[in-house]
Amino acid sequence: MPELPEVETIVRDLRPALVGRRVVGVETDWPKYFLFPKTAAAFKRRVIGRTITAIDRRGKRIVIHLDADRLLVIHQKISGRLLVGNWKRAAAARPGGGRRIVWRPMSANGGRYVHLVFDLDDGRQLALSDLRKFATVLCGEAAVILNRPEIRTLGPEPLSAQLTFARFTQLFARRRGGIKALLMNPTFIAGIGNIYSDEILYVAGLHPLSRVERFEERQLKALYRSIRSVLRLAIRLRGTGVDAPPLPAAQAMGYDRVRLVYHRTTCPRGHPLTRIKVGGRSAHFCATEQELM
DNA sequence: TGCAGTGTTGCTTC
DNA sequence: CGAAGCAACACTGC
Repeated sequence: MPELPEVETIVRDLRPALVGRRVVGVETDWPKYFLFPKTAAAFKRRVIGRTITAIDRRGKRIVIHLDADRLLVIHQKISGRLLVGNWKRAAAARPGGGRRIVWRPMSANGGRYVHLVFDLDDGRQLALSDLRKFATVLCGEAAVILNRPEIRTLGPEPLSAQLTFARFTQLFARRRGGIKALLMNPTFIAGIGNIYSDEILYVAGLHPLSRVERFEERQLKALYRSIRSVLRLAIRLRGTGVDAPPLPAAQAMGYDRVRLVYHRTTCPRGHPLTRIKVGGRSAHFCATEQELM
């Protein structure tokens, strides 16, 4: 669920809590999280003992900089969320018999479904709550991590000053097909998923199935402007919490209050919204205001 | 009760 | 090269 604005919000929240902390332990009940290095033992060797020096983001991935020139990259995928607090390891009965490990929150706001825990030198923990267990984690030398295909092939950051309108236009060369699928393609532009592609296309006045090979300057300009305005507004409002587990009021996700079309039945002007499938996912749009090209 | 729906992205296929 | 379809999960809601 978390897209660029939600990940940016999490990064800004984590920064003051984590920078300067040393990782003193790593525990998981789901070793499949470790994409690189692949084994839990090798992963722990690279992380334990390292100090967190900075935190930023690339697309939807959280990038934690460690000393010794290492990067720890976490992709929360659909249901993952990083939380700071305290969890206690416990054994729980499995429905069919046997036992499994669970981490129980020791504070009131602690998350459920914790499957990965980093112990920190201040006694707190960084925990990954992840119901569907799709998240992935990488750690290694910075140059090696940045050269891995899943990072190297990412498209530009949509809010980067480097992404001028001229460069944005160049991205469409040799591209064809529906605009919504392209916006959600991380090798085209990083960080945009189902929610914000719907919101961006409504603001741009473009139908999700509009074919990009037919776009002219007017459509490209509208798209360029709406990508930046929608994502900037969503970051300012701390993203959206649609379909996400509830959080304390202090962490309210304000974009829900201004959401235009995603998971809604009428657009801001009162027209009924249409819901279709695009690439197996639900797209919401206003057939009156969004032009099909 | 069972099964469609939910969503990101890498991999496979065309 | 680029586009489209599917698998990886687990839980909710009809």
